Amino acid sequence: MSDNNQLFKLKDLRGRLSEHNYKMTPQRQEILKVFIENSNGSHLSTEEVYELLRKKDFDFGLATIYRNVELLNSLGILTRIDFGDGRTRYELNNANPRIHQHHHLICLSCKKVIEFEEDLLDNLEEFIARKSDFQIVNHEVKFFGYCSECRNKVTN
Amino acid sequence: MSDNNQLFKLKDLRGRLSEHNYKMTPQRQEILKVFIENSNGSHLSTEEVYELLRKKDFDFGLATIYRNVELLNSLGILTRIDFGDGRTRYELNNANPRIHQHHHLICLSCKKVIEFEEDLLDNLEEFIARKSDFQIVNHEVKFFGYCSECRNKVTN
DNA sequence: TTATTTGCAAAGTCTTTGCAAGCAG
DNA sequence: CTGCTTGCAAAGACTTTGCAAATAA
Repeated sequence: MSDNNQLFKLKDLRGRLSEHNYKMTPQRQEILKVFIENSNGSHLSTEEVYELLRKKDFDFGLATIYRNVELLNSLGILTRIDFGDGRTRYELNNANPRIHQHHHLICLSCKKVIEFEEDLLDNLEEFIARKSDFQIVNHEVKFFGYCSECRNKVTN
Repeated sequence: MSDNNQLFKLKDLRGRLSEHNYKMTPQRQEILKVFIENSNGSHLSTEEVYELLRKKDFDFGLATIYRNVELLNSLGILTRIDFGDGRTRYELNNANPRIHQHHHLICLSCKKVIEFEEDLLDNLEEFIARKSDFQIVNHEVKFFGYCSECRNKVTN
């Protein structure tokens, strides 16, 4: 019932950065803050992060955003996702591996992305790992179809 | 044990095109041919299709390839896939829905893409459909990890 | 014949990069 | 201080589009 399930915390940023010899900067702090403030199932593109920051009067260069979301992704703080709409998106990583995974339902009609908050893929992962001799560390699952709203709209 | 499982056939192309008031052209025929000839688990980008055609002395414009793979995708003959490497890829669709689905295992070390030829997601799909009131028509599943070769190479 | 399709080049979108100036540690 | 980081503008990679010429039906 908590607002979020152990998301990466702002106060841990400096530490995580210095572990890898990166420096703490206002840019990095504010970028992460945007993801924390929007951690309710949003998938932000670089441009969107840029705009959200501008609304808060932080006028960082776009290139800085590009560099830093990729950095945060490489540190495991954010996760890259791609919905095939031509831009890379990121979401705040859930720090707890037990509840880490969720799936995305993408409506082919209205393009809405719905989160499905359970994983249920452990068995399949295990099966694949065994059968293909492949060590799985992560997965990305998208379901395409039609949301209830769109199904009720048209009798197509 | 057959070479491929009911892939879309070249001879059906003209019919499928005319159903939607598209015309049969040598370009469309040869593009589909490339996918049929490479239907053993390859995921061709537009550029790769272009190059494969050039090797066969078909010098079509790149824009024509772009337009037609997207057309074949819209007709359900090809399927778009995105491995996050910055280019859109396509694979020949399996015409038999029973054996339609497979998954992709992507090695984070050597970037190799391995096909996993079983689906096993019916139960999960059904569960999601019921729980989220979402009508699923397709899915795309990627597993990220390390292939056996790469695991044996480095003790990282 | 006539609407589609092609090929080319130009334009578009998203992303990366080089480099001087700025800043964190 | 010193090396990492930023911001800008330029360059890059992939994809789309406008338009005249070619072509399938």
